[in-house]
Amino acid sequence: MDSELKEILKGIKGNRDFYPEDYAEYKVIFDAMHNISKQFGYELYEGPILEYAKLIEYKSGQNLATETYRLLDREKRKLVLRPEMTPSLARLIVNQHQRYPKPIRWYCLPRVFRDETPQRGRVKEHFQLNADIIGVNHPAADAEIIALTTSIIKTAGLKDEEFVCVINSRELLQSYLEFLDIKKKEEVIRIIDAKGKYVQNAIEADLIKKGFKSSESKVLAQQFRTIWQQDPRKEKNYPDIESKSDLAQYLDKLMIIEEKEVKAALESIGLSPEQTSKVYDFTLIKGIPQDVIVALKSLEVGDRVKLAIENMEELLTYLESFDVIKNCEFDMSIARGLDYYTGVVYEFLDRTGSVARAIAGGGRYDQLVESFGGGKIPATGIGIGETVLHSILKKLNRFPSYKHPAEIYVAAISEDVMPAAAKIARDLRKDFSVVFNPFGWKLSRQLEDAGNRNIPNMIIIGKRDLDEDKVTLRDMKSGEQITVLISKLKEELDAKIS
RNA sequence: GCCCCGAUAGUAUAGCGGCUAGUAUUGUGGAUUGUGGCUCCAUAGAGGCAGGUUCGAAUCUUGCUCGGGGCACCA
Repeated sequence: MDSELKEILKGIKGNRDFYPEDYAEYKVIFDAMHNISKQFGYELYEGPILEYAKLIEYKSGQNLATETYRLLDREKRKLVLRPEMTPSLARLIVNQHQRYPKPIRWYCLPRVFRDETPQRGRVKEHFQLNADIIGVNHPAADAEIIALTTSIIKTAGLKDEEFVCVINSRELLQSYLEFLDIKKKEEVIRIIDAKGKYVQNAIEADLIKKGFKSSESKVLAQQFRTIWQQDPRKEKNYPDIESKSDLAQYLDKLMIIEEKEVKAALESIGLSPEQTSKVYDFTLIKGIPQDVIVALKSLEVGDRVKLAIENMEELLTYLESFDVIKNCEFDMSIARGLDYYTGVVYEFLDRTGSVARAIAGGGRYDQLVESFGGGKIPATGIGIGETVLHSILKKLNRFPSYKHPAEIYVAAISEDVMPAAAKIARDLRKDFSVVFNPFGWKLSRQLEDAGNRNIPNMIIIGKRDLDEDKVTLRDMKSGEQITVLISKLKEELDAKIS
């Protein structure tokens, strides 16, 4: 084979092929997304895969811009393959929102592209459900998006205890930092966001000191951090580290290590010891929403912070009404999207230990539309990628085994009954999924064919039966056969296929 | 962008310096003209790409490509 062609046939890195068996798995997720969005009364829209590069550059950060697929059209205009849907949605809204009564509830299942290195739960091209409520800044809108997402994740196959929605408020975080008179808010948020990493780095450094190889230390420290974060303070299944060294000691010390490292980082950017300690204590507040609200209320804070706390409390009441409170936690250390979001932010995390990445993430972005010149239009929304969810469900073995779509295989025994067989197939297709074999194959071969494809029922059409206006209906699994009048065929099949 | 592991027919694999590349399964055609999934026969199909070492490379080596995992980054 031509060598160049051979390379080409491998396909483009990080871009996927979906063979029917593969697609069937993704379809479970897609169906959940479409069905639940519809259940919630969201309207389907779509946009172009190509956008002007400037549309993305306007709002998304530099990093996103560099990892976007870029191309030029004939006029040498800079275009991109859309890396996310929100800019396109904002464009649609800016252009024509006056046509639509508010709030707008729209959803979309676009294929989006990012030219970045693939790893678990991340490829260069994926489907990402976007659901947004535009035109109200009511906390119930955020709660509804969370309820919608919860429902999609559960319908796709995860159980309540296998995922969690962690919620924070950028408003609250920022106003608290302001209350503490901290200027470098962005840097503080960045440090808080990377808390786990400080622990990991400390463990890694210590392992190297104890004589572990650098690459080994990295892996062990990573495992340790992951388990610890998913299951803090509980003693379970820590990796082999214990047998390899006296690392079991870390179990008790992780909280202390984290505190020490994070505080050092905070002080290194100029916070006073008092500020540092208040910020750190604040980030420790997390858990079930009711408890967090109580903890927040006991803090000594200013009016703006109080207002933000009240907003969180209001959100809580809607989460209760929508019956998703059991799936939610408040966590003051979640930062997300440094400059994009304006209010509540949330992300859905895996609790089964399968994938460290977020299943979905979203938040309130009240200024995005305005920044495109569209007037003050508040909005909140979520993006749910299909890859992380698929990867978790796959690991948990939740996908049903592949089934051929056809329920019925219509076999003609000889060429002379072909027209009659074709008519029967045509009629049956009004109610069923039907494979018709018009190729003049011998019956034995058609039986084998239907068997190979696991099609459960076969209708055998031959001259003998046909002379009496009958056909043979065979159950492929049991091998049982009956002859039925053509006029009774649908009735008979309805009973078998429910 | 960086680091680790990997790559042999569609799939799963064997060989690890002597290849005419083996096996299983799948595909195609047939044995079997109204009853399959068994069996038998025939047939098709492979060392990711490019270079180096060597008398000789699937095997050793370098770069690239693709796949898996991680870092950084990010939704």
